[in-house]
Amino acid sequence: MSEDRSADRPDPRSAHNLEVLRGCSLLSGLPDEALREAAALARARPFRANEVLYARGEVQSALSVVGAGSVRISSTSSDGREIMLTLFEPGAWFGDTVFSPGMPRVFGATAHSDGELVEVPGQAYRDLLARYPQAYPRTLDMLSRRLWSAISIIEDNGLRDMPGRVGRRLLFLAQMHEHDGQVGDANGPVTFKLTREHIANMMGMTRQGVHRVLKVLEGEGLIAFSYGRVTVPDREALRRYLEESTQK
Amino acid sequence: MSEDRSADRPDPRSAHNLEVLRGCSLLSGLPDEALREAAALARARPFRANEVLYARGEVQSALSVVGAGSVRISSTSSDGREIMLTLFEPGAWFGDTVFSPGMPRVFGATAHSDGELVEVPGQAYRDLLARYPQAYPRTLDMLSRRLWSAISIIEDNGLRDMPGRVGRRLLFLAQMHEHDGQVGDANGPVTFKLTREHIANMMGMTRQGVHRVLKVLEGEGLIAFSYGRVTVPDREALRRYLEESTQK
DNA sequence: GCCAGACTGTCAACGGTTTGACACTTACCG
DNA sequence: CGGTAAGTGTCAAACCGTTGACAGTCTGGC
Repeated sequence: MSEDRSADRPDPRSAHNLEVLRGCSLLSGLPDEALREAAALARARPFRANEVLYARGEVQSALSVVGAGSVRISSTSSDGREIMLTLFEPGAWFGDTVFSPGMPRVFGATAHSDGELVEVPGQAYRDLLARYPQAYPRTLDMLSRRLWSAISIIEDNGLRDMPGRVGRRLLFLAQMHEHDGQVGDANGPVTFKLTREHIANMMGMTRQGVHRVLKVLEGEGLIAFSYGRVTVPDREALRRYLEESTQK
Repeated sequence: MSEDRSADRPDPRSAHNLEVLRGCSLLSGLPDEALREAAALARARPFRANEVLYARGEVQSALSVVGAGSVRISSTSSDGREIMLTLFEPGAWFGDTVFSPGMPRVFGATAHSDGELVEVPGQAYRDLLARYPQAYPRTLDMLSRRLWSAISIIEDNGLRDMPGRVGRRLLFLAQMHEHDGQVGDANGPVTFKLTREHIANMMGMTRQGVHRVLKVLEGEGLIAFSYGRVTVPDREALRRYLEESTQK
């Protein structure tokens, strides 16, 4: 491995980082020159499936952008029960504690498949923002949307019955999937590699309970599922279904 | 009503607004001159108990700061079930959609008592931030902490049993109460005017269920309650209780 | 002070979810 | 290409919180 770093010739790894950072909605408010700086400061971090990337409670804060593969955001209780918040795919970012240095991470991150993270050190990222303040509004917007999502989940968990909750969460994942630039495809089918247990952990229910619910939704033609996989064939149909009917 | 506005003599109402805005943690990153501008642009809005301040789904966005009284943040489902997210007291702010103009509010706001809001129009607030960019980091921090809180609630709802959930939420309210400047009192008792039903709506349970849980917590000496009132006598004790024990 | 309305305690019956257990299927790795 | 670990379908029993109903209690406003 040859080390070739000159001030005016970009590091090839940095070029790759740049590629990834460019695909991240959080950073899209920064001008390209700023992204290039970020890429130079960033560090690529490959990972293998099931590797623990960050533990719940860690204080160190970096901004992580998923470059490849997928990452599970989850938290484990003292008695081993696990709750999963969401699944991030390429283009997504996490590590919101960059904005509140010193706060511990509420949820941990685990590799859901093989892949790679591109990480910008927290301080470097904050400095960069300070030097390109025009990026702030976009940053606030992204953060506020994430808050919006979290609150929606709270609402769903409190107001909807099990099929409603599962449906909503799947729809939500499908929308994120689209938004983070996986597809331009307007309303094509989306498949997730999630086991019944993963879904159970997302909803705070059991494997068996999820099974029953999935069968209901499948009966309505709203989803399909097979070994370790769930697919939403038509997001629009699912959305409509979830809007009608009182759903408890 | 005499109109007396000159450029160099502050409007008395504006002086009152300023007072309120100064007490708001979200705005504490802005220099005082900026706060004075904000106060001039702000509008005081008195309210009576149970008045609907904002409905779920509204798009118009302003930054609201509670000047007096308390405000319930909640959402109602089509079949009348209600879910309450939190209770805001003087010094607290809401209307996070200021940061994402065009997004509908997920939750509505209802007056929990008589009181008053001080509202800064969304555009004016955003313009102000742009002119005083040094306030951005603090703003991001506040927003990110709120996200942190929302995620904590999701975690609690998924991982903890009923007493655990209720306890955590009460502790959380008590901490906010302290933080928003009600008391400097390190660990004094805090009382909330919440009916069993309000609590039930926060937790997604029933009035009767809440009753049972409160009795358990009371038995442990962690809370006390009477007609329409719950009090946490010792936050530290409650926190310790919630940390030990596997809690489901 | 008094009264109407809001809030509360309590109980039995009901119902949906979990628990626990077991046999079966699928995917992955050597 | 076969073996093993992970994932899955299914069932009955147990559990826990809800439903529904009613009488009792508190409070604020007149």
